[in-house]
Amino acid sequence: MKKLKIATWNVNSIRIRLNSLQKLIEVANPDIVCIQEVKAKEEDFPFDDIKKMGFEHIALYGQPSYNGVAILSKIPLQNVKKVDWVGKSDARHIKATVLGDIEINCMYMPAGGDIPDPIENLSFAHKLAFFDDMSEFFEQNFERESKKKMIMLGDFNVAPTEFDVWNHKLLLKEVSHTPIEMERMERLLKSLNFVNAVRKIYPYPEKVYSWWSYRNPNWKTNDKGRLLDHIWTTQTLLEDIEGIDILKEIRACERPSDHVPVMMTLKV
DNA sequence: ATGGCCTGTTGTACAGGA
Repeated sequence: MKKLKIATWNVNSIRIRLNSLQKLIEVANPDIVCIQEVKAKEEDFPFDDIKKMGFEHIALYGQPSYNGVAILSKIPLQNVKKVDWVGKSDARHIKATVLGDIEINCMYMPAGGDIPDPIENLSFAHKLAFFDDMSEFFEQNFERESKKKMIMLGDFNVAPTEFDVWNHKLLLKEVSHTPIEMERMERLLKSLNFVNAVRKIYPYPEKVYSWWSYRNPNWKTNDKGRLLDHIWTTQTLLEDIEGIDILKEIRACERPSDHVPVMMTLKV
């Protein structure tokens, strides 16, 4: 029995997070790291540095300044595909297959701006449309995909339950925790009957977070966090989910990302 | 309580993050 350790991490710029990536390798030694908010175009991506860290196989959907996703892997990646939703080519989804039949989908969902109103705020409308577009796709392909080994992970930019935020009542009107976003998230989860792997290991009502704002220097003691980064699998993989690690120590690195890596150990 | 910070940009203020 072998084990595959696969992490998701919003790095908020890969070029200034190489020391944090090295730290992640030291403390958790993942086989695959799916990163979001790469914030670099292909020619600026630090391929050499990352390959030297042991990730010889890299799938990148990059663009300047914003967004950008990549899969960093110690094992070969097959069928690499950049995927677009709602007609935008904005570097939010890349997928690849590992070990012959496990499809990994690295996602960076739209953040949605400040105002939780799709009429007043086009970014929020885009966020809702993005979730709907994905849900419709999976709903239409459910029969075909149901036996597929699929991992869907990334920065979903939604904290979907009261146990995924430090203060449910206060945040109900804040983008990432509004009821309309929770509904969209639930529809996507149901679209392929995904397993919430993090919550398999840390069941409700335990509070679990993966993001702490830069604006609170006392993030550790105040612990005003949100769980925005998620790992889902199809039901076929349910019994193979062995563990989840929330690598909170990475938030204490020098020049940290505001998100920490979330890692799943999978029996393969 | 509506501030507080971080990153990239043919930059030096602004957009976007959440």
